[in-house]
Amino acid sequence: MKTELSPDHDLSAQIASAIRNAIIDGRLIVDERLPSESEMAETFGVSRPTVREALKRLAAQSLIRTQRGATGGAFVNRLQYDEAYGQQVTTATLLLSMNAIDFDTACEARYALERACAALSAQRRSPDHLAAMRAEIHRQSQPGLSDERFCESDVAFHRALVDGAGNPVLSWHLAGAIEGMQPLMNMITFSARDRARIIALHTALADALEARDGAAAETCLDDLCAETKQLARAVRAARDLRKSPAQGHGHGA
Amino acid sequence: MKTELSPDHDLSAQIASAIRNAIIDGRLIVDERLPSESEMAETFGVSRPTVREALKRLAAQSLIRTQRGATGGAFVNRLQYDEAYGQQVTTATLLLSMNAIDFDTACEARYALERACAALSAQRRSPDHLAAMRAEIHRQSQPGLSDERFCESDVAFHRALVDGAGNPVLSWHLAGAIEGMQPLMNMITFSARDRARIIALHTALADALEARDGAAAETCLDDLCAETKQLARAVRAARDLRKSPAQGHGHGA
DNA sequence: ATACATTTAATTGTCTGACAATTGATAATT
DNA sequence: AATTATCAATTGTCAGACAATTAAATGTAT
Repeated sequence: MKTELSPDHDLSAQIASAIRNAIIDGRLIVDERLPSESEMAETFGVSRPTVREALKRLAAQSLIRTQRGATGGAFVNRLQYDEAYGQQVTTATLLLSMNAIDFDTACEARYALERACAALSAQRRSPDHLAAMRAEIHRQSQPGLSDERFCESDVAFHRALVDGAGNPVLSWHLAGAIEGMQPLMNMITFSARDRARIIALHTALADALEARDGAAAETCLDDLCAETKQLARAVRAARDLRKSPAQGHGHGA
Repeated sequence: MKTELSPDHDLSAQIASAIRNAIIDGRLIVDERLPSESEMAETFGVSRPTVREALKRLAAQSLIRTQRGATGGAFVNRLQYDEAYGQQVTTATLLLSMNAIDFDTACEARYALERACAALSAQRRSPDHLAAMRAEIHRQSQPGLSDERFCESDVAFHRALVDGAGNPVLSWHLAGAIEGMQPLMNMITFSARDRARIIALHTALADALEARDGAAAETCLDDLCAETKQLARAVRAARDLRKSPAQGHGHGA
C-alpha cells in the first residue's frame, strides 16, 4: 500500500510523511479508511505505539480523523475551511510573535493584502456584509469598551470587509493576515482620540463599499495602515523611553 | 505549570491543547525546555505513551522540537519561515484540491493577492530579483520542456516577483496562494502558442518591474489571470466533452 | 596541567502485551 | 417485527522494559 521510507527521522515521522504524501498526491482519497493500527504496524514493521504517534501527527494537521468502535478507524479527512482557518491563524500568530518581525512589516503585509480585497468587496458585498460592518462600528463607539474588545471588533469589521469579496479562498488567506496580528494589536493602547480617528476611517470605508467605490476604499485602507503604524510607533517610543529615560543628550558623536 | 484540561477529546489532544495554549499566550517561551515525558506523565496523571502522542501532535505543527540524550527533551520551537512555508503550502494545496473549489475562484484569489505585491516589488526589487525572473523566462522558452517543468518555472518566476517586495510576511502569505495552485495548474496542457503568450506577459512583467512601473505590472497580472482562466476553461470543456460526447441535441424538454 | 579516552546518567525512541471504552453488526428473545 | 443482549473489531490507555543517543563527569596518559 505505501512505499519506502526515507531515513534521518524518527520512524513515526517517516510513516506520517509516507501517508501524508499518499494523501497529497491522491493515492488516498477523501473519506477513505486507512488500515487498522495493527495492520499498519505489521505493514511498516513497527509497533502499534509508533504507528499511533504517526497518526497523531497527521491528526494534528487535520489530514485524518479517527473513530472508535467496530467500523471505526482512521479516515482521510476533507480539510474544511473552519479547520484550515484555525491552523492559518495559529501559524500566522506564532510566525509574527516569535520572529521579532517589526510591526511595520507585518502591518504593510496585512494592509497590502486587504487592499487586494477591497475592490472585489466593493463590487460584490451584500447588504449583510455592510450591516455587519456598521454593527461593529457601532460597537467600537461604545464608551467603556476595553482595548481588547475594541481590537476584537476591529478584526470582525475587517473580516466582514474581506468576506464581502465573496471568495472563500481569499477569506482564508486573509484570516491569517488579519487575526494573526491581533496579539500585536493588543499591545497598543487606544486613546479616545485614536478610536475616533479609526472609527471615522471605518465609517468612510463602509460608505465607500456601500457606494461600490473600490478606489475610495483602498484610500481608506492606506490611511488606516498609516494610522496603525503611527500608533505602534508611539507605543514603541514610550517603551524605549521607559527603558532608558535619559538618552536624549547624545552619546554617539 | 499547566492548567485544567477540557473534556470531549482524547487525553493526548487535551494535553497537546493545554501546552499549545501555553505557548501561544507566552507562558512558555521560545527555546524553553518542557519537563521530561515521565514528569509530564505524572503531572497530568497519564501514561508516557499518551504524553508522547500529545508531543507528536505539537511537533507536527512545528511548535516543539525534541532532542535525545542527557540534556535532551522537548523545546519550544521558534517557528521559522522555511517550516511555516511548508505548512502553508500543504494546507493551501489540500484546501484547493479537496473542496472542489472552482478554478476561477482560486485563480482570482491568487492574482488579487499577487497584484498587492506588484506595486511594492516595482519599488523595491533588487537586480537579483530581476535576474531570477529573467532566468525563469529563459527556462520557460526552452523547447521540449515538460508541462510540469513549465509550471515549476512559472512558480519560481512568481515567487521571485513576490520576494521582490522585500516583505517576508508577504512572501509567506503568497507561498500558499501561488504554490498551492500548482496541482491545479498541472492539470493544464500548455500548447506552444499558450506558452508564447505567457512568456510574453512574463517579459512584460519583468520589464515593468525593471522600469519600476507598478501600474503596468498590475495590468500584466490582470492579463495573466484572464489568460490562465481561459486555459483552464479550455481544459474543462475538453474534459466535459469527453465525458458526454453527444449532448448537443437536447435531452431535457 | 592539558588532552584524550571511558564511564555514567538522563532522556527520548521503540517494543511488547495487556485491558478499557466505544460502536456497529449480529443473534436471541419477546 | 421490534426490542434487547451479545459479540467482535477498533481505537484509547496503561505499565514496564530495553535500545539509542548525548552531554557531562570521571579517569588516564602525555
